[in-house]
Amino acid sequence: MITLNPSHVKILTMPVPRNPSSRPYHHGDLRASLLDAAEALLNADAGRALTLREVAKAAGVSHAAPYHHFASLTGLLAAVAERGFANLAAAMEGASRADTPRESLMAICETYVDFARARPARFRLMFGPLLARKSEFAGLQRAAEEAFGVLLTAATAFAPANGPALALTGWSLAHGLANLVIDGALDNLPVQPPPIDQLARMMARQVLG
Amino acid sequence: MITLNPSHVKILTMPVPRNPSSRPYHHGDLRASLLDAAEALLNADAGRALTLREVAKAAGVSHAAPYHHFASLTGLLAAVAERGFANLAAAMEGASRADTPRESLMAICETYVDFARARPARFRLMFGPLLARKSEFAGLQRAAEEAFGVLLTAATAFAPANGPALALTGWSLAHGLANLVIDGALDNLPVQPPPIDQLARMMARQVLG
DNA sequence: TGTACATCAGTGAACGCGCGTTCACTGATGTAC
DNA sequence: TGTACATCAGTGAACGCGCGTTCACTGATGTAC
Repeated sequence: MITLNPSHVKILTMPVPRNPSSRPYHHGDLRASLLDAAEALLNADAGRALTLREVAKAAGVSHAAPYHHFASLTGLLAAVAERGFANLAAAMEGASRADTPRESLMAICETYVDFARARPARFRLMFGPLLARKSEFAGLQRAAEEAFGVLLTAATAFAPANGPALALTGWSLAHGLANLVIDGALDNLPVQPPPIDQLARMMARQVLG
Repeated sequence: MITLNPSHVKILTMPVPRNPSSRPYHHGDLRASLLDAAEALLNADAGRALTLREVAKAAGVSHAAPYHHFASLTGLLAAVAERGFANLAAAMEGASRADTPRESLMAICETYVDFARARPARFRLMFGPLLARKSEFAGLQRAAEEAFGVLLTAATAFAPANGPALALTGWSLAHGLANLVIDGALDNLPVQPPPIDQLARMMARQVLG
């Protein structure tokens, strides 16, 4: 037997939240929901530039609501980029746990390119105009450094005297390939390139000897 | 002694053109002027996205005028990108005339990165969303292929059995470094990188042995 | 050479649109007593 | 436990803005005769 007191009735007559997975009013964690929504939008349409209004709409709130959690659209985008770098660092960290330093470096390069290919729009955002302003966004700066740190550690393990130079070369190689692939630069080329998912390792091999 | 007939007077009393270097009415070569104006804008502010209206304004014409020369903003941007690839191909071609194939490849990489650093906004436009649609823009497609062709030729001269793979590696390397540099990814790094204008050669050396 | 006329390449007003941001507001939540 | 009240986190209307594109137009240019 269930008895209803007035507060229960009140709950039952509350307006249905727009997004069923979120609480109706004081949202709980709208900040995280907004970041999720932004990533989902990036994921759904690689060509689109994110707008505050569509992110809010996708999160099921009015377009003014985000301003309680982010100072501006730029702040929101910086938070998305920060999360992206944290994800990238984690993926690279996982790849770096290989048997040999050489294999670690190759796996990191492969992971980097896979990361970009899996979510091109997020990757572009991470390396977009915000990155040049990373000093304004401490978390973004920290996350980006952490990702580079994984590569630097692996490069130093392979070539103790030459870690930084090798890390920069590996980063350039992976970053260039990632961008060329997601931007379609390698499509319709006069030469037939090897399968894209083998390119990163092939190139890393060329550098590591 | 100069005599003025009525048509001279008419010329003299014409409204002053907004852009002194262009003819006042039937413009002569508004198409080229628009491309020049677009490049000047890209050059002046690397962060800005080009708009049809500001390009037209910079060229000294009304914002409807470009539609007599380009089907849309996209068409104009594609023409700018095409010119960019033509310039890049010419610069790489010049660099490739070195004494040895090895030196040619290193000079091409260096030139590529310098090209991006000199005009980052134009470089970003060239590899922006338009590139994935290059099949819609024959000129753009052709110019991009020509640039790659220069690199491919040099790579084949160095490694006859392995030209395409080496060209792709070199392209990735130069492209990645170029992007990292112009996007500010290498600023405030935990390691002190070598001077940027030496990086391209250093890295090419690492690949070529 | 002059004239009539079609075509070309501009103009400026107008269209509808979506944007980031601000604002006064309101209802839910948390806290002190 | 109940009550008063400050604070928090939403809402929806409104702001001004610049955008790409269209349109009817107009004056210059080029051509046929």
